[in-house]
Amino acid sequence: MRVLLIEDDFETAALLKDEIERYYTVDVAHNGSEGSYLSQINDYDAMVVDMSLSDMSGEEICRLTRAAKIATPILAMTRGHEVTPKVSSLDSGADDCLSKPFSTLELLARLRALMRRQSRILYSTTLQVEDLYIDFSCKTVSRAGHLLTLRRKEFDILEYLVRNKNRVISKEMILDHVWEMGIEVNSNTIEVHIRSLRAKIDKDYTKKLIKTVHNFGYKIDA
Amino acid sequence: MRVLLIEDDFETAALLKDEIERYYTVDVAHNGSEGSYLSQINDYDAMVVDMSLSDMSGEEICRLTRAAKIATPILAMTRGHEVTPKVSSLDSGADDCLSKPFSTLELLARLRALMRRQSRILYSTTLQVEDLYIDFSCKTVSRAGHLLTLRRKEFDILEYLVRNKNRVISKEMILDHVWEMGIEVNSNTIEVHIRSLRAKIDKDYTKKLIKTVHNFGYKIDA
DNA sequence: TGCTGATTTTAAGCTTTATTTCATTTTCCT
DNA sequence: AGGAAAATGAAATAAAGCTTAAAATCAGCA
Repeated sequence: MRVLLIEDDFETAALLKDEIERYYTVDVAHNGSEGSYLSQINDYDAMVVDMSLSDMSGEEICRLTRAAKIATPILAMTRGHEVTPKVSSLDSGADDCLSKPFSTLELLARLRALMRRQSRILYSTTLQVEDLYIDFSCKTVSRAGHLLTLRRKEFDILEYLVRNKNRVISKEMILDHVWEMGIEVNSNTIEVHIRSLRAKIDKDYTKKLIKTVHNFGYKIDA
Repeated sequence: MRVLLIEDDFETAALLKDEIERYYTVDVAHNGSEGSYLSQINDYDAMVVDMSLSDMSGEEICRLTRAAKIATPILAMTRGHEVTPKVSSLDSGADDCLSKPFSTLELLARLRALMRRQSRILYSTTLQVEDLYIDFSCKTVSRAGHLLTLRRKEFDILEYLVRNKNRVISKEMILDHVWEMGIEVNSNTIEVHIRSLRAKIDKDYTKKLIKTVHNFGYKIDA
């Protein structure tokens, strides 16, 4: 799960990041335009947005995000306990709203709730390509009827490739999506994960699902 | 099982909370707007709502909840024995109605009934996996015919896992369902509870019910 | 209110499993 | 053929989970 945090106060941002990071992968933007940009180029599972930023209002970020047809749940942070900012943030497209000061516990609880609500609608419990099935509720994968046990990274990479079947996915993209932003692993790491994935889902079958596109990345054909 | 109690009289709220807490996890809201808000943010198995709140009528809460397409069963508490408040609460979306004063036994009985009615399969009074039987009404568990004594947290975790058998349940999810909102415990706490649960239900049997799915959570297979 | 036993949580060390890196070989493309 | 990219196998590192004991908290009762 990846969360985008938009907060221009550096100290608060660092604090919140630490907290959220204990459960999810976090990217931080220290101003509205950077945040808005990140929200459009990356695929987040939730956003936590300070409503009182200096360069752009939080409401504007919400509106821009929704205008771009991005349904990522947004948790708005407002100041004080008045009703007006709450209403205006919800009106501009936020899904939930939290007034400062708040406990990080509450923040995390609401984030969890938001993502839970979202996932129920967005994700079906299974995905399929050819004779390969991914079951998210069981966290299992089967090929030709045989159940396979994947490790976490293998599972995440496979899910990403399958969701983007017929498209070439570069190693950078895999890194961006599956690993936390800013984490440094050499590109061979992904090659190694792909190898172990292949050993499980492709080794015993003539029809290979994961194709290497030299110089570009990997691809799964439907 | 998580129940939301909305009651603005602090003393009554504390009393009812204690009672309900003996069987379920309880969140309390001391006014209508907070309650309505929580009902939309969290995923409760039932709500107990005082119809005569100061800031917002109970009927309004029911209507708001239903308008948000939330089907959580609502038990309305009305004052006195007149028919009008009963009718109006049921009309606004409550599923059952209880007039004050009432015995806590009756409250609990009705709560059980409501949750059971919600889905016959999901909320029946007993559940079974392999040779393990759980009886919710008397909070007992038996394996291979032997009665076991589980502690509260063990029971709640087991219940949650069994209700979701065949699905992998993350520690996060367990935390969300078994602990009340705003409580922070580290993930090791769950590992410890799982361990004591296993000592009771799995230790003496070859067929282990609770499986660890590394990096994803725990699972009980049917 | 303070005591007692039971339950729940935390902490620390240990075990198992997953992930990353490294050194090397193979494959691909011009 | 030669250089870059990808694949491979093994080893090193890191993370997740388990276990045990001890500390903290809670509930019931004098």
